[in-house]
Amino acid sequence: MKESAQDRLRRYNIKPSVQRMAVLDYLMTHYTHPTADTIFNALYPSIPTLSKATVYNTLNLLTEQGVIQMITIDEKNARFDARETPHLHFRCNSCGEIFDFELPPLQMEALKDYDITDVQVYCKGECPTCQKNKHIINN
Amino acid sequence: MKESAQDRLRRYNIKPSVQRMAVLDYLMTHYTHPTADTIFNALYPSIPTLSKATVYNTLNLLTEQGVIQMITIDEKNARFDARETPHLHFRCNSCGEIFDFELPPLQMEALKDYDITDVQVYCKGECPTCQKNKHIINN
DNA sequence: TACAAAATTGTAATCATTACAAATAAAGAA
DNA sequence: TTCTTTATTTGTAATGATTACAATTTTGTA
Repeated sequence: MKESAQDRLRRYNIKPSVQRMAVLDYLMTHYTHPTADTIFNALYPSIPTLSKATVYNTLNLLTEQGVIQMITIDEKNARFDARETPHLHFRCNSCGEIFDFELPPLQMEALKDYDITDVQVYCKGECPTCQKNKHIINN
Repeated sequence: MKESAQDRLRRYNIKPSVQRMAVLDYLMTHYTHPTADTIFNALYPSIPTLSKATVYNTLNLLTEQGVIQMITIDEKNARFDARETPHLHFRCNSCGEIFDFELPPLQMEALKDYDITDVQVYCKGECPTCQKNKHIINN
């Protein structure tokens, strides 16, 4: 049985308001690394009073508390990820899609005196599909 | 004998204009992960006709051509790094400083079909100095 | 010297994100 | 319940890094 957004918020001692549950639930059911704007547009129809400021507030709160991750692999805007298992991100420079991969264990003795709360691994390049389609003229 | 900014530009087949040499030279003599703004302010006194647009143009060109790396560990603004050896970045959430560390080799068989042109590893947390200073009241 | 291409410049525009004050909702006490 | 306090949400204006773009300058070459 999968944990609900509400339970996850409770686990982090965050009051589960309607808005917070909606944002987190969206991330827990869409592992597509959405932007704040994408989340807002997805939730707006069902919560017509929702404000974009609330989406930003919530995403920042969840990121600060470690409930979700903010991903800065895209220079244009932040993306968000509710996955709890360590993983790395690959972004295709052609199609822009972001792929998840298992994260190989990192040995970092050099950082033993550093209190590490977050590790992000970003790979960039071209995905197999775009490599194959290279000969096709893209507009 | 260390390679000059001019030679490095030539190595990448980029025309070594005064502005480009100045930007790259700054990065090759200041491994401090500066922002575009920091670079502009540092160069402006000696090149009074320099435009901030040129700094951005140059940084984008150098990043696209793989001469330097753009680092997005700081959510606010991009930082730039001319180091050529693989390394990881640690950002202290208290003092904001960015530290370089040797990058342990990453085994990524899962990505063998992906054409990887860039790998970035970002660690965030608290540096030893800030850990020690925790008891001091910060304003 | 003259022409074409490339690079630089200044400034306006963009646009994601934040600031902030007002409005609303929730929680607690009496 | 009703009053009071606190937390959350909302709408909108402001911020600020980055980009767009047209004009200007520089460079390369004939």
